[in-house]
Amino acid sequence: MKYSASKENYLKAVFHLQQAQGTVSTNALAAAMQTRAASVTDMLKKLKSQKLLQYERYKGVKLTAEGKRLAIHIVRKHRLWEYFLVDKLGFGWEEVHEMAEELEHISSKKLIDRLEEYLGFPDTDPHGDPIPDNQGRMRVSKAVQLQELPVRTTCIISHVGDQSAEIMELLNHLRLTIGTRLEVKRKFSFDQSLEVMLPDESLITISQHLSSNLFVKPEKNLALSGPES
Amino acid sequence: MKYSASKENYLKAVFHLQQAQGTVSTNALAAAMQTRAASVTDMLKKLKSQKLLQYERYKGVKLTAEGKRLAIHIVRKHRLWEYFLVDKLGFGWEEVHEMAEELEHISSKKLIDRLEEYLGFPDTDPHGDPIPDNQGRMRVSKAVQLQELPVRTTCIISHVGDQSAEIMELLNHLRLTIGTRLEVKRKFSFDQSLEVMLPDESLITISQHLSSNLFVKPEKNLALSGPES
DNA sequence: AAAATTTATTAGGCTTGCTTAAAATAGATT
DNA sequence: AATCTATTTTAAGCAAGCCTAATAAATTTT
Ligand SMILES: [Mn+2]
Ligand SMILES: [Mn+2]
Ligand SMILES: [Mn+2]
Ligand SMILES: [Mn+2]
Repeated sequence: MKYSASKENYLKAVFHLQQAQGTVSTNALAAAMQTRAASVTDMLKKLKSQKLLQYERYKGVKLTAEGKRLAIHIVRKHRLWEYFLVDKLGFGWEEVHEMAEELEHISSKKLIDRLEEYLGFPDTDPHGDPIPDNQGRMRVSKAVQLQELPVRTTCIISHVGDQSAEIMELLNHLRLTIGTRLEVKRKFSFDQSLEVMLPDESLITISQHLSSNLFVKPEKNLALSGPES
Repeated sequence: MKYSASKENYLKAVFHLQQAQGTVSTNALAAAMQTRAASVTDMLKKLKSQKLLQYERYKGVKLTAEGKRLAIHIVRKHRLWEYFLVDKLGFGWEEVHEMAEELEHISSKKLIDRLEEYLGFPDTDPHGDPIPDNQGRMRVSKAVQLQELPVRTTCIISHVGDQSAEIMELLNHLRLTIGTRLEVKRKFSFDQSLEVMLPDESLITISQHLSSNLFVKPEKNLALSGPES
């Protein structure tokens, strides 16, 4: 069975939205797809008739097992192509999302499996998001928002919360990328901004907007660690 | 300006057909596109209104300079992706045409220029067809049909006449590929078949149908070469 | 040159994916 | 409970790309 690029994009959008919310609203989908609610309703009827999602009018929407399987396969293709573009063709992580948005619709399963092998079975894409394997299995991230860490915690940047070139432009400027180690030095209650220390011991300030979109893996909490001998 | 995959396919088909014939007929295009003549007429009107081709009813069709420029760019993408699939991902030359038929519609110009660089600026695709450069320049092949060579000529296979998996299946079986050196030993007037010698001195028979789809570059004509001392 | 045949175009209709405007339903407010 | 408001659906229509059937033009045959 082959589906249009438009249907694949809808499935992917429902998949991402139902990670955050449980069930997905028509308006949320319209916003994500940059289209109108009426168009979404039309498409939901079609996808329902193909048994790719559960949908009752006025009740929101959820993927079926088959819909989810397909959505994950699109995500897999998207992330493998992004990895290719950065790792092999030398693009910056802020440039690749748009191209992957097209490449993810190339249909050959064999092509994507060969590409994955060629790339050396990468675990995550250039933005730190996990790449599903060819069975659709996907590692679950234990990362938390940088915003939520207490002062004096050391952590490593694991992924970014959205795919916009804007957030990556800012991170490039601040010399922050996936894998960068940070220590949270101060939190300002006035605007929820953070002061963090980089590996070179320089200090930078991070807005609440940015820190809520930066996901990190905590390393250790210096405040709670026992005294060194 | 961005064009649909369908329009790009039409432009490419007109381009290939007008290489052989000068001007292209509606029916020839319908056959090449695997569609109906009525659909072709519809599309020709649209492409004409976009000034991509010259078209007068009942008079056939020819690309404009802009149409040709676009068509060559699609051909460039098609062949670079084919090269990638064979050289980097290890596909056989008989497997890649279908995938390239989709990949050629990926729009990013920067992507294809980076890919070309990554591949080392190949001259020809896996089937021996020339790859246009990023200015649309394309080497002209001096190859001739194997069928046309006189007996005792040595030659090197330069490209195949169509993109079907069937011809490549046969060539794989006969251990013939781009770059293989052949000597025409005999021509049979009954069915126009040829007997040719391979580099390992084995002899094989080649049908007229195959030899008219095999393009070669003549090396030297042994019959005319002077006596060795 | 007329007739027959081939080739191409027009007419009318279908599906997909989208739009705006109007109507219906659900949820919140009084 | 009635009313207001936000959300969602329905209705009607458009463009792209295809189809079949009918018609017209060009070409070949007689
Ligand atoms: Mn992405
Ligand atoms: Mn996409
Ligand atoms: Mn194509
Ligand atoms: Mn080719």
